[in-house]
Amino acid sequence: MVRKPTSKETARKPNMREAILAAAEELFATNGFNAVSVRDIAQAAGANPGSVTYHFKTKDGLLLEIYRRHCGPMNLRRSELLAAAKRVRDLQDRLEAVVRAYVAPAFTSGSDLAGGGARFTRLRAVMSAEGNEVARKIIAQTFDDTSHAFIDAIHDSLPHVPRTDIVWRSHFLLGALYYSLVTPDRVSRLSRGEADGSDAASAIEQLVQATVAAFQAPALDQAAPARRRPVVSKT
Amino acid sequence: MVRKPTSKETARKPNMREAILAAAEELFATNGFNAVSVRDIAQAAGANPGSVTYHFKTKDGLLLEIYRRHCGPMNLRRSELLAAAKRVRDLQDRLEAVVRAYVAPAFTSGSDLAGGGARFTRLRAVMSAEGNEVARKIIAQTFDDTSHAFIDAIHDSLPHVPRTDIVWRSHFLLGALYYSLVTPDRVSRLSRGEADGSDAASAIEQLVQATVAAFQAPALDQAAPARRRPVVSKT
DNA sequence: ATGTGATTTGTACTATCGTACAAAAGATCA
DNA sequence: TGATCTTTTGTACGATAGTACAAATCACAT
Repeated sequence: MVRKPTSKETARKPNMREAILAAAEELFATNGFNAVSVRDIAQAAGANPGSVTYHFKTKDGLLLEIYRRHCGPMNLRRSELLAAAKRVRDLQDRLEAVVRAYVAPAFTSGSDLAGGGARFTRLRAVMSAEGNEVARKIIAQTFDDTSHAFIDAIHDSLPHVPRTDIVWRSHFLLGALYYSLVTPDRVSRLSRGEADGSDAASAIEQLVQATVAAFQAPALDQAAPARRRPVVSKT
Repeated sequence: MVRKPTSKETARKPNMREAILAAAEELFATNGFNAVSVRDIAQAAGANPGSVTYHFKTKDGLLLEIYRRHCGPMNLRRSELLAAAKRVRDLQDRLEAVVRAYVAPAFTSGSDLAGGGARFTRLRAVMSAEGNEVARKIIAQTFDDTSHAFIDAIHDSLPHVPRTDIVWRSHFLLGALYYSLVTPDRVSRLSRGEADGSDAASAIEQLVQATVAAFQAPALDQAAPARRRPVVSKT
């Protein structure tokens, strides 16, 4: 009800609304929610502070709209990739495909915006760390279904690992994923320039490889009392 | 130069300063830096807002003092545990010991305060997510040495894995560690109550187990072109 | 051209922020 | 006890926060 594209062209506006959303997304993802003022956002978007109020009513409303904009497409993309991954026959390959289906959309585009996936994922990481109420509500009711679907798919590939362990390890995966987007420069620094933490392709491959191995680790119950067998040959 | 314990007893004050530090630590770690006001901290500590200014001059100064309080002891503890871990002969066991030496102090006490390790680690996670300037400076110059020491130790146990991969995987470890402390309830929720995300012992064991396996994953270079061998038996 | 609804601007209000500072209270020792 | 130093309190100030709202401007169908 906001736009009436009844003109000859359907979309050709400067679209201040979109500019504000993009600016807010970037600023929130970089500095956190409370560190960014509405005036900061307006200035970055080349808009007037009052314009933010007009389009989104409140600052929380702006954050809410950012989530609404991304959650659908990203979950859809993940579902598609997950469905494809589940059709892989080989168990080992299927596990990797499932993990990749979870990881890839978080780094690459998750919506119509170019490269918005990484930015939005970083935003989620920051909001999660800040304990933001608005974000927590949406996350729980939007991503838990997807998370369960992935956990089930992984469990199918690893029937001998208890579901509890799968949950822990998928939690670690998300944490690693978040952190890779939050402080990619740390990877560059610690590797003394040999690795580029900002390179999405590297991050995805490294994360998939490491996580698949983590999921394949022996179950915790049998590992503690019994002596676990070596998982990698020594040469 | 602040205290003069020349009395008969050396320490028996209500010590408002400590109360402020503890309250600030808790509030910052839960809500982020900018979401917490000096007045919030003072109220939680049962102190007067002016008292915070007196002891720490500025809000940044308060954060700085929290870091100063914890960094030393936690790094010391890690160094001790790392030194002990390096003496383990068996390569597999040594790797696990090294990882445990890195993980354990982050969850348990890292200083004189009871359970302060987890709280401080969570604080670091949140500050990292918010891109806090004060925190970033201290972190880089305080923890990078320790991180390098652990990376080297892990590399010694896994000579066939390139150092770059070790860096990535240790980065994932830290991310998983942070996230486990930031949103432990997510583990409880996704496991439908079967696991307790707040249980430090479980978190440590799960994290060590998963991370050791991740470190032991084949190197990325040789994994992509060549067909990797199965790491886990199918039954 | 003109009227109408959507959008943008400018400004103002109230609340709260970090911080400063003087006065009060408490502790310590000759 | 009285002098001196440390700590706590109370209050105030300027800056900035989120938001509201009327006026100005724009887009466009008639």
